[in-house]
Amino acid sequence: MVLPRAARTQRRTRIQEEKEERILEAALEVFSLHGFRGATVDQIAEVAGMSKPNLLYYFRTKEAMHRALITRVLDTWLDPLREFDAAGNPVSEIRSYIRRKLEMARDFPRESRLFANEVLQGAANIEDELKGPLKALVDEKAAVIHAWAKAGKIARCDPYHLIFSIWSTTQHYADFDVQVRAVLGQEKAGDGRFEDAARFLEQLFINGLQVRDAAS
Amino acid sequence: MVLPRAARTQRRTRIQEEKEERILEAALEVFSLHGFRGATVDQIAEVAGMSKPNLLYYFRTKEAMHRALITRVLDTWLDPLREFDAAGNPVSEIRSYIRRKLEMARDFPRESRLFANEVLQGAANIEDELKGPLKALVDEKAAVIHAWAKAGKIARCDPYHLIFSIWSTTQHYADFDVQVRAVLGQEKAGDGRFEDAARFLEQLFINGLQVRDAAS
DNA sequence: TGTAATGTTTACCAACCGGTCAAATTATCA
DNA sequence: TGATAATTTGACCGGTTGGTAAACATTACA
Repeated sequence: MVLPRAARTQRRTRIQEEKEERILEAALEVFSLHGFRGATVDQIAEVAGMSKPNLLYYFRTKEAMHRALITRVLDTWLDPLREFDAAGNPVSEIRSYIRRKLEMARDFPRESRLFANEVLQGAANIEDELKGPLKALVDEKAAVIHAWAKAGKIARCDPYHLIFSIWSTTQHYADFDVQVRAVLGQEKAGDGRFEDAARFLEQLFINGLQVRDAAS
Repeated sequence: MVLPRAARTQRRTRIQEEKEERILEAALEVFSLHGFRGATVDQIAEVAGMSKPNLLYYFRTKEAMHRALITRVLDTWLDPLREFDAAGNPVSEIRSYIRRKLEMARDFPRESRLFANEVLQGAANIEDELKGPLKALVDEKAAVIHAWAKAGKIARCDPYHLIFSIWSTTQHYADFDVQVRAVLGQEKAGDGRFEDAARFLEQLFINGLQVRDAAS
């Protein structure tokens, strides 16, 4: 009998795990490049190296596939922010947060583009995630930054916009990779731009957040 | 006789100008929200308030429409960078560049998203624009920044990554608007986030680019 | 006003879209 | 090994897609 995926309660087969893995990998490739509406199931099936009906045996709809992909990737994507440590040294915490985010942009650009596409196109499928878990996490870390500023360990600044600016500057190297390469003229080059970016961003943020003079 | 658009040599009719205007406006709305592949001609026609064949009378293909839109918008979009003045005061030039870019993110978010979508999805249609005019303009302004740094007017830094970071931080408020609002919890609010962002970014960049000590 | 060029609409098409179905194949395990 | 369940496939479906053909309406202008 053909059981609908949702109805399966037994533990997953080896084949199931392998195929679902291959499908999600292919889906990441295609969704991250074309967005949800622009991606086609045929295309994902081709990248995954299987027939469309076979793919739809594992994920019954395109949307189910997209949902599974988002949920799986979101956790990993937020890890760097979770590691942000209230007990640590402010400057080195911010520095290593920037470095981690930049490494993710370098090593997982498709994941970054997946979210970028999603948010850019209205984020209808992840709005709850944004307003729930994401907001909660940012609120928590913003409070930490605020406390640091109040204690005079870093310059007074809006912690939310600080986080936004770290997100945007680092993810820029994944999401706008084509533009960055075009401007730098490094089409065939390696990852030099990431090291340059790391140097620049650390300088900018560390320097920019240093306490200037004890005003008020 | 029905002349193909490309073959028309006479000056444009009043109707032509009006309709093409309406179409490009509608195309901006739809392309910026769904990307090229995700947008449909029917949708654009509906937003423009005309029938699909009527729309296709003015732009014979979806791609032609997209091209026309990109070319038209790109110029405006680069204006802030063009205004960047080598003769001016470095700090105030950078400050007002940030402000202008932020104003554009606030006032023309669709234009920003159009490019974001385009670049994100590989930029196949604007690769030449990026490697040509854009690169040339950035090279020029990077040289100016480099000269400022060499003269000790601002901190030594990689001018390309400085420009990237200004682009990314400011455009973030247009491209990732949904996320920004979700995190700030300002769904119904006005433009307060832009003023906060302006304050924060000016502080970050001005402070971050200030000459610290005369090393080397 | 007449008429030729321009503009608009209805009906339509082939290709592609997400998804289904039943038959065929393969894996599992008593 | 055999039977049962899991997997894979090719053929297919209704709806949507970008785009066309041709009849019809409107405008510009001599």
